[in-house]
Amino acid sequence: MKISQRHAWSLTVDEARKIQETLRYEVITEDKLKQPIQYVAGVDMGFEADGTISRAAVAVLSFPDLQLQETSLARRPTTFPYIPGFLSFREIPAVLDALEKIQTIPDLILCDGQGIAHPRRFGIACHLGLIVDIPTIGVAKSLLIGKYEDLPETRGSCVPLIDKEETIGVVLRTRTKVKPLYISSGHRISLPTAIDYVLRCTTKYRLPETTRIADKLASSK
DNA sequence: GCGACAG
DNA sequence: ATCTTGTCGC
Repeated sequence: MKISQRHAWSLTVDEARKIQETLRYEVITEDKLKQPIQYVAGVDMGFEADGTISRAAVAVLSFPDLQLQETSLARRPTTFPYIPGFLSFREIPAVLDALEKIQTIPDLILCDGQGIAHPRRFGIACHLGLIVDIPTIGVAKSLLIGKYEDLPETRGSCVPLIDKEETIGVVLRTRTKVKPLYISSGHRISLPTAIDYVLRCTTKYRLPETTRIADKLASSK
């Protein structure tokens, strides 16, 4: 797929913060999805040589049957350090390389990391969604910000994730008695709809099939 | 100033 | 993220 860059990637942390403060107002948290959803993609990262090389993997699955349709892998030098709150500036360049090679344009992308559940409401899922103009969901394995109450241990239960009186996402149990995931809107999707798709992409494991497969590609080779 | 801190 | 074997629990 074709991708039009929106800004440079060799940035200082201050410049990155300004970009977040600017682009955050373009994020849409209402449902603007193509109907029906035919393809769902998962994105994941891996690193080599002490983190100096970034590896991005994309897995496109058919929906709702979740059959593997296409995969893509890209490598490039890492140019931005890992700083909590600025993950997208480290990972997105390689992700765009991998997405450019994809033939099957996904209707929805599940990202590894937060959506608006972010200090400036602009996590990696929002950033990627804006750049490629495809609906995205933030699916994180751990907490960045926010507070929440304990949730039931059965699959499907969830509680709101709150920051400064605002609901920024949910903590969702995708598998009974297993550590929950942190879900938030990325771009062009509402929270209830995001929860629905995450559950529909999750079968017998904690992680959605999309990210599980991308995960394998990114870490195996 | 002191902790917390996606991957 | 990554370095790494066996082991505990459902």
